[in-house]
Amino acid sequence: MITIFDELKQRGLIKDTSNEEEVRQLLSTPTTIYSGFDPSAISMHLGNFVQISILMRLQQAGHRIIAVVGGATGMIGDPSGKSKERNLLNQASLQANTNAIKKQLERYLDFSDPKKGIVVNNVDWLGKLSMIDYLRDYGKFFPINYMLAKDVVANRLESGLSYTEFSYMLLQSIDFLHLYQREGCQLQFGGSDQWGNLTSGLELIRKVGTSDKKAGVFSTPLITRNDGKKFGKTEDGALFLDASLTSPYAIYQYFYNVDDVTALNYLKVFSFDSLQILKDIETQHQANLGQRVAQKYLAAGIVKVLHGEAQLNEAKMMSEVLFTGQFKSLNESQLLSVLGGLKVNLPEGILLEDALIQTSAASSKREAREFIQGQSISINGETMNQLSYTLKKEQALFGKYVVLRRGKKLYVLIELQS
RNA sequence: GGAGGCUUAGCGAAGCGGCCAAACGCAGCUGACUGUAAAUCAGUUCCUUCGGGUUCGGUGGUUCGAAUCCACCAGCCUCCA
Repeated sequence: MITIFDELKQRGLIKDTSNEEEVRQLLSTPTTIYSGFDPSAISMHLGNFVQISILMRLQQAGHRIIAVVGGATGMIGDPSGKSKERNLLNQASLQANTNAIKKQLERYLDFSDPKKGIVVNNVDWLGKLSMIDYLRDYGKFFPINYMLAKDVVANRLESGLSYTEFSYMLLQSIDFLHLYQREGCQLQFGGSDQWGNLTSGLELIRKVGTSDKKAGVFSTPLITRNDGKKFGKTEDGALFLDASLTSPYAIYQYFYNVDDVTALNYLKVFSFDSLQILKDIETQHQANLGQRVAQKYLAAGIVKVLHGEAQLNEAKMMSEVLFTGQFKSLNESQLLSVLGGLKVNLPEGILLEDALIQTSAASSKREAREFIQGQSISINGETMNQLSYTLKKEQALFGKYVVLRRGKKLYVLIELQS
């Protein structure tokens, strides 16, 4: 039986460690470990999910986990990984984001028993801190030259960095110290862009030195794609965990489309199956090149964890139907369940050109015409290259639906309104 | 405080009075091939009522005509103090 630390390492989930032996030691018996999540958007995306999944693994391995939602730090803005000063979020959207993110964390992590794990909001302690206390109790431990030497700060000296963002590091450090003292939390981890913040927290704990209990941190590598594309990005932006922002089908397709090398790496990162099972998958994949064994397994695994079995089956069915072009054989409710998530209402008699723009399948008329003339558009499975074509109920499925396809992978279901 | 240079489409980078809606590379999109992959090949990438309209850091000017010349402003870079 390998330890959770080594398992994470073998899965390629650990980049840097404050002191590898020490962290391995700490994780060899049940302990408390935390990671933070910024409420900078209404939903977390697949990049955040890597962190969440590590918490899930740690929790399954018997550790107590703490998920910190950055209600306070979110008000400041983390300069890490950013080339420009961020705009501050207003209170209302910050509050909405914080709540939404808490909900999402609760979906994947077990907070039923505080012994297993808790979610906390750092505004609970940072919010109460007075300016003077902040400067006396914490600021004193941060030499300016130490802070300036951090990559995060150094990289921004040219382009500019406000005092506000400069202070971010201290706030995250205070978080760690707080959890260390109150919750006996000795470990923190975060993305590799967080390295500066992670180590400064460690530094603070060391200096304040209220107990001799060890503390450690580790960072996770940036997950990338083998073909150089950014992880978790589609043309429309990030892949979100919220099903209403990114459909389970879109997630399924995203992973299904990944190249071979990436798929095998991602399996280690995202799958909760043992490394032994993954090894078998790899063997099967290599033996049946072209079957996309790894991609299928990967996509199914992720959608199942993210959205559950029912959503997975639907995503699979949609993929099956869409890529064999059999949607004409579906009945109305099946059609809706397959494409309902992509439905748009348009008036009957609309010009195909305009329909493409209305559905965002094309960004301008010029482009719409280019697609039509380039045989890229199909209506209910038939290629349509007439510019003058209008969408009518007579040709629609069940008297009102038109399945519009652009290229190979972009589908829209249009419901005609008279 | 002084001297010089730079700023072109998503990015990189040509163009230096008309032939410029602007070469080329990357990236994106579409088609062919394929494994819903990669590689490769082809097309395409400001908007349009297809007449034209709006672009080359910003604002004014010179000119029949400006991305190209001039003035001012802003940002970035190098050197001197």
